[in-house]
Amino acid sequence: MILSRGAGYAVRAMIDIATVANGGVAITREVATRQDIPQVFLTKIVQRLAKGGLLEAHRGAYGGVRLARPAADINLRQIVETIEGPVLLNDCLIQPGKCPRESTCPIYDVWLEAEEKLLETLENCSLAYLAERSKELCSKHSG
Amino acid sequence: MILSRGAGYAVRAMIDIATVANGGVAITREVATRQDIPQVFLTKIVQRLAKGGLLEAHRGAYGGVRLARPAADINLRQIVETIEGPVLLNDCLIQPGKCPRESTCPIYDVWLEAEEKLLETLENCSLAYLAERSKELCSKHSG
DNA sequence: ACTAATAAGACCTTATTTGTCATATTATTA
DNA sequence: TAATAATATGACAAATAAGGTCTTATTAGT
Ligand code: SF4
Ligand code: SF4
Repeated sequence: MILSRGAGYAVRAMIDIATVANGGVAITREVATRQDIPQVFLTKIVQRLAKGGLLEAHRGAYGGVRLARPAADINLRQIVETIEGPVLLNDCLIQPGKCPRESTCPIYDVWLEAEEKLLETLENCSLAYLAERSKELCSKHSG
Repeated sequence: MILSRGAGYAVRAMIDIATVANGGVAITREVATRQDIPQVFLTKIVQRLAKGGLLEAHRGAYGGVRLARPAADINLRQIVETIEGPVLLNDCLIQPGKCPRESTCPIYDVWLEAEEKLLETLENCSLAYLAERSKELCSKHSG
């Protein structure tokens, strides 16, 4: 499997925060309960998301986390890469010149293209869309 | 990184076999030397490729491995999946219904689309193309 | 029989992921 | 200032997977 569990948790948490506490503050522990994510693990993920500039965290009473920017300005690629680091199909895509075979390697370009297609799809998916769609699906499912 | 080293070795080995021993038989140990792949590890990879129906292996003196079908009928996705198993962006893509949240999950479709784009690119890349391109690049580089 | 090759599987080492625990820090409120 | 409610941080542990080695069996040609 390509994505780590942490990345999946991160996306679900971001959607939860965007959906439930629209513009407001969410409490990590409650997100964990709602989304059925191991609590302490989620705090780690939230920390990374905060460090990565996707969330703002405030400590102390009445603290919590909120989106650092509008949901429309956050996309799936950003969330995934904040948790996983750069998504690379193969080593050589980190930096040209790393692999000694590169100049005669017929695969390099194919990896590159495949990776670009993948990332493009994730990039075109905004958190705003996901949150909206989540609401739709939930109301359809319960109604 | 998404691809395991084994998958990269597998692709390079397949190109080597397709290029050097066109239609004929290649010896695993020599492939390993040429491609700078740990020998014993490559035998494992070759075994998996043979089990997966991409290579034919013949034991005994004057044995070796050869492509089980024409290089044009082998594509990059097949090679990668023979080594890695199915390439899945997320757990839930293995079998619909596995994740209890699926019916209200807004992400499922996005994972699916991203995965399809990735696999499509690999599918469109045949071993014949890779072998051809490899020859081109090598002669260009040495000439 | 001898030799050259793959097949198979046990095994080991290391790295990563997933997760827990304990403790520190910060901000609010009374 | 003390109590409380929240995140921050870092050490740690367990589970899993990746990368690689070693040994032995099997097969086929000479
Ligand atoms: S051999 Fe080609 S695909 Fe493999 S690491 Fe080097 S450049 Fe990349
Ligand atoms: S929550 Fe959605 S994306 Fe995550 S495993 Fe379930 S269906 Fe898949």
